Amino acid sequence: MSRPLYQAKAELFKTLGHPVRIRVLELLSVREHAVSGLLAEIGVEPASLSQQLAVLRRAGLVATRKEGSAVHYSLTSPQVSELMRVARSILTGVLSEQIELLDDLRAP
Amino acid sequence: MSRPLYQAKAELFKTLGHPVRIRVLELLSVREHAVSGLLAEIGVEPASLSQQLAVLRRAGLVATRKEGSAVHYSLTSPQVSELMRVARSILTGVLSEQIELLDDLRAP
DNA sequence: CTACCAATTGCAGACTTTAGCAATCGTTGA
DNA sequence: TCAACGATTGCTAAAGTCTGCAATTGGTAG
Repeated sequence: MSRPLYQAKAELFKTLGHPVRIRVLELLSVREHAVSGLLAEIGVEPASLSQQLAVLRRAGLVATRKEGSAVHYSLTSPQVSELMRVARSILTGVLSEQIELLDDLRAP
Repeated sequence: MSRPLYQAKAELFKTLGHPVRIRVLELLSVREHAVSGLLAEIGVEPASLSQQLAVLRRAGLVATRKEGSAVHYSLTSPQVSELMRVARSILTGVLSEQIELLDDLRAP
């Protein structure tokens, strides 16, 4: 292995650390989507979306399929959905703890 | 909820997107560690480690326990280990696909 | 061929993150 | 009280990331 695993992991997570990229991956978790579809759901500039899709492509997380002038994106690994699921469950835990803390401060 | 979930997720992943923070979380996945112990394992400047620990604290992923002049860190959620596990498994998938691609290029 | 649409690329400026150094805080032991 | 140690914070220069705009590619239709 050329690079230590923890560095590859950090890069993987860095790839996931952007709201548009998260939304894309969540949409692709459901099913394949064309760029035009992603664009309609997410509502950012086409150029911005392309940039973020390029990041996901470089990381090897998504694959493309051309159909006429449309490009369809899909996940390369179903485990990405699993990652999203675990992340959500961590968040609900962490956020509820933070809410408890706030409540404790509020209640004398 | 004040902020959409996908943004909170992106921030969670951003928090994980740093090699030192990954190493810390992997060490804490095994058991609680004192800062001095983390320092010995990871081998960065104390100030740098403190910075990264502060990031993890702010994100609510780790908790501290003081014992004399030493500070012990632990995970707030065991699911973080799960996240690391899934990430590793995605990486082995993605990396092996990239290696196959290289092989295909090499083989005529 | 020409015009058009979908998608991508290149680039400049604003913004964010990081590393390293010096300074600080809190605890322990002389 | 003072020095020493573990841990943290503040600060700044350097590196990296993001946004929006303009330009470009490739495919489709008139």
